[in-house]
Amino acid sequence: MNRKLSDTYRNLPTLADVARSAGVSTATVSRCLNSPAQVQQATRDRVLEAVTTLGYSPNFGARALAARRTGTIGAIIPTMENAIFARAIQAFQEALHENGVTLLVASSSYSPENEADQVRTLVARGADALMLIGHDRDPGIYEFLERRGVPVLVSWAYDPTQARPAIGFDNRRAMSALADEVLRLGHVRIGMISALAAGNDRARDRIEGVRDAMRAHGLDPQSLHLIETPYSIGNGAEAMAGMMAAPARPTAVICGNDVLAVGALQTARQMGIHVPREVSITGFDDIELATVVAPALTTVHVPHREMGWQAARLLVEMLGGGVTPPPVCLETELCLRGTLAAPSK
Amino acid sequence: MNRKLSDTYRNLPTLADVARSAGVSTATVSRCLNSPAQVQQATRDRVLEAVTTLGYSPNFGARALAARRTGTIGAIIPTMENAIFARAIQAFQEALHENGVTLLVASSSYSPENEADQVRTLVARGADALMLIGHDRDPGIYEFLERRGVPVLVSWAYDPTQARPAIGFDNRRAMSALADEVLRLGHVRIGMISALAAGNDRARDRIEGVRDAMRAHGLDPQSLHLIETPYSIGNGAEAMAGMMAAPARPTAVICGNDVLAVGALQTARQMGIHVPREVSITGFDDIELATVVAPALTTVHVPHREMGWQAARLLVEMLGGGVTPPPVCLETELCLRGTLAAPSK
DNA sequence: CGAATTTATGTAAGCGCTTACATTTCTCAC
DNA sequence: GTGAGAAATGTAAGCGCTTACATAAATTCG
Repeated sequence: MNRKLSDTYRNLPTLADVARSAGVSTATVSRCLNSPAQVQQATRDRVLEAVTTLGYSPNFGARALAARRTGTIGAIIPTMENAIFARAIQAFQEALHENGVTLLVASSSYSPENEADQVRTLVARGADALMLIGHDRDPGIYEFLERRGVPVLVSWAYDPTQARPAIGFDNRRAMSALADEVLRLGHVRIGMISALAAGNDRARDRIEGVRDAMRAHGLDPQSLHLIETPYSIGNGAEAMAGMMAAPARPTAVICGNDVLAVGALQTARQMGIHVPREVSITGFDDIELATVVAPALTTVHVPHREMGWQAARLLVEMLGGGVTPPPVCLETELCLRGTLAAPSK
Repeated sequence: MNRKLSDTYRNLPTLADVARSAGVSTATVSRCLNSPAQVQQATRDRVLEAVTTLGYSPNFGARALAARRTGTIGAIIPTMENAIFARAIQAFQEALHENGVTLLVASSSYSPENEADQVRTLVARGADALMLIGHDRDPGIYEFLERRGVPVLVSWAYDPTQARPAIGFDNRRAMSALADEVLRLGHVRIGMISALAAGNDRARDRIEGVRDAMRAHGLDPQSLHLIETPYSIGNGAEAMAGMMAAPARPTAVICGNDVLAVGALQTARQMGIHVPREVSITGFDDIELATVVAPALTTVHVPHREMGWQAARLLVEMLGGGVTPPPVCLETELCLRGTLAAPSK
């Protein structure tokens, strides 16, 4: 009972300490913690008591090394400042926690190089699996993950031509449905304010969705007045200003997301252009902002929380069973609100 | 050259493989990776080449076990769905990444039990340090972290009476300054819609701030008509409805945060009560929402990004030097906008 | 030029846990 | 009571890396 002080000073108890204190082997202690059913009730009680008394908690590094997994999943999103990602990540994290998994997060700031870097970082930090946004990235990244045996789940996109596990919605079809609603009201001169399409398959799909609808209504898809701009209210406002300064103003401006649409709305108000009488504006995502502005934004509701929640479920499944689930497609819903009306002839 | 297939199949290269391939010891390889200056240029080049050729990347568990740290910091926030936290966490993560640290996130959903649970989880997942919101929590949590040698940084609160490292702002003083502005305009019947104060020192401080200002203006702080409600636009709206139904309506409603204020604003519009002529409304935080609504919200600007960024800086410093920095107080700023005016007599 | 330093590299002992396999202890049918 | 098989527990070999310490090589200086 008189060991060197340094044996105990700021030295957390180890499995061996617990084993000694409970009078069992380290293997038994380990089993008590990881698969209690394998241990007899009486022994288990004794061990767990020792655990409590000593204030033992397993060393993470040792456990990860021996078990060859960390119980950690990484997510890389463009930015948390975008409410749609924040919302989904929140649900994702909650669902992971319920399954005893911890979330490692990183952001790409919409930069592919940045994202590639983060993939490497998270894998180096022991992520057992990864959740990424969209399919569109350097194939080398998928090869890298494959080689390291790290499963990936893509979210925010549903593309039946891509075989890898994914959970998302059909951006193209959803946007097409919204555009169809706009065109059906009789709009002919259409503007679109989109997020930057480079390296962003969701943005591209939404643009194509609008063009699909135009074709279906006998309009030339080339006539779409398209402006791409980074994600922010200010940029949406600026793009709208440019669009309204053009000689033949569009009577409907379809925006790639709600944030850009709110910017467009601000510009319209500022320029004294009445919405929706003089110009209709639509968004995409259905974030809180959409219902707070006046008039409320016509948009497409995306089940962000559901997506986050299911992403966690799928990932845990993939990790547990080593299975590769097929892509999942969630439904979106049109939200017809105040900013859309027929053009005044 | 004819080992068992299983020797290499889905077996990632190890330090030893690199060492062999470069003709050096494992120690040298390790040094090349962790403190390259200690290794001669020529050797280093040879080793790094081997690293690239083999596609080596260190095993996380082994590294964590041997080095006794993970290069990971945990953050526990109420919820990412709150834009103020999303914004700060984004900055926090970016700053951590620049310092080679990865972020582990968890959320408490404003529940103390939940938070305590998450603290244990993140520590068990190898967080080298923790960032928490507010000082107010079971002392046992601080003891636990102390015992395990995990440094903590509190943010969102500045309270000189608390010695532990913190970065935040003086919620009480900031709210008092805003309330002072309101009272100076001549308002006498004051309402307040606050977030739930239990277990939330920020909310309590803001309430006290309003009372401070009332005292300073010779009003009875007891006359404050206070309603507490969970964080959401809908709850803000509901609380406002209750407040406006009272016999002697307040002429100014001070809200604990912008989200509640936006809800209040919606109710006012819906009830046909003109803002600010019939009732003034103020918020706190200055999130995007505040400038999007009409009229724009009078509020207090909180440097969320700055706070996240500095929190990362401090934490990295604490981890590196083993130092315990003193609490840091950031400045907030009054944003006087359309929702505040003198009461109509 | 050789001793004293300094610098570069190697050796090997852990870090604390999991788990395959070995051993012991029960159960229970006959 | 016995032996076969199941259940509980123990033994000990790693997992892949870092780092204190030992050694060897290069440099400095009287």
